[in-house]
Amino acid sequence: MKPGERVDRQARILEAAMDLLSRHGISGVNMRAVAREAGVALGLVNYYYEDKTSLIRAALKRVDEHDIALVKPDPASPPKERLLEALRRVADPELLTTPYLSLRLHLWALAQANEDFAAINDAAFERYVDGLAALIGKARLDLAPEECRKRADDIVVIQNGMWLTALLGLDRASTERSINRTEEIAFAP
Amino acid sequence: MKPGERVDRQARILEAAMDLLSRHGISGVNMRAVAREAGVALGLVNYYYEDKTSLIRAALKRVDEHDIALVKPDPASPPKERLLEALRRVADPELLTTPYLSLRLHLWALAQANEDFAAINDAAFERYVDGLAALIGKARLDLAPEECRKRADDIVVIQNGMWLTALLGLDRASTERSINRTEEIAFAP
DNA sequence: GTCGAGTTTGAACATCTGTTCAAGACTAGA
DNA sequence: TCTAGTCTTGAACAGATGTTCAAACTCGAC
Repeated sequence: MKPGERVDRQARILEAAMDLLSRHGISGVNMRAVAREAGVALGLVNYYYEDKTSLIRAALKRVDEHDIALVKPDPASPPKERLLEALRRVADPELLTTPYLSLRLHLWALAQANEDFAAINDAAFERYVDGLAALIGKARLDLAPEECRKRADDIVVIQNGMWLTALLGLDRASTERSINRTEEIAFAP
Repeated sequence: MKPGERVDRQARILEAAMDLLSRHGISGVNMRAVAREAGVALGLVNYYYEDKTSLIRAALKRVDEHDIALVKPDPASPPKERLLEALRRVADPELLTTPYLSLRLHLWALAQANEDFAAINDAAFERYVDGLAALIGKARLDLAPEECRKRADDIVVIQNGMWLTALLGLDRASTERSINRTEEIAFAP
């Protein structure tokens, strides 16, 4: 059997769930809809994911890992470029898409209602800010760690704002100005 | 009958729905839970609100009106103070509470999944940015309207970021720095 | 008191949802 | 080919959910 022809149904189920969550919110994610979207039978969803919560948790973890990867860029390039790249990547049109942002928003809302999800989310957020602070530290050896952390905090506020406002139709020019603001914070004397 | 003793059950139902939405998300808002929380019988919820969607819509509208009121402050005070006040009020500990922010987040997520809600939300967002741009215009007669609008756009990004990040435990000092940033944008030469 | 309009109740109904499970299909090794 | 283990199916079940509605209640006007 040729590779690629064989379908990984577990992955298809997860993608179907993420797609439904992004498009219709949590009320649109039910086992039957997921199965239909993934093209499998109802029972298979519960075969791969113990229950609905595990399925959502898997989606949340995948998105969190994706976010954290943003602040762990190519370790080959010099520190300043790495930081710049990380700051710019947040507004990459590939990432700043409505489906992705919408998915993030729904997962964030779920974390508000479920402390189990909240814990996962909080940990990922911590790792993100830590990663950003570390990037700043490497690029700006003159700054104390607390100052790096402070700047990372400030940058994250703007990034979250960009990201959230993008869902309401933030224009590209405004995005660019916000990116510049994060760069100014990172590279301020 | 003493005023205040008589309960406005319609209002109590709406408040119960908003409370549940804030705490447990949309899955926690069902007619029975709303009735229980409001202390009324199940049927009464459908008596005052045609269906569940109308109930959520009413909650969304109330929150939107509340937000827009932030950029329509006391018209008695001078323009610069009015603007400052509006910029600071966003981070007022009375407003920046977890229940309120959580409610906003859930409503935003719902707007992503339902184009009817999205339209209401978009209109409110437009009105908010317009209001902010108008406040800047009154405080800064030297700026062209387009420049005011641009600055309002930039400020809104930071405000949304503050607001969203506050849900993840943004500390007060970081909030203050973000507020200062919005003031710098508004009053920049 | 009686009437009537407005309000309030909770049982009933149809539908939807998460989960279980027995049965079948598929696959690789013997 | 046979077998054992894994994967896949969809019917079935129990419980939840939105909505309807007939009956009961409230209270001011007459």
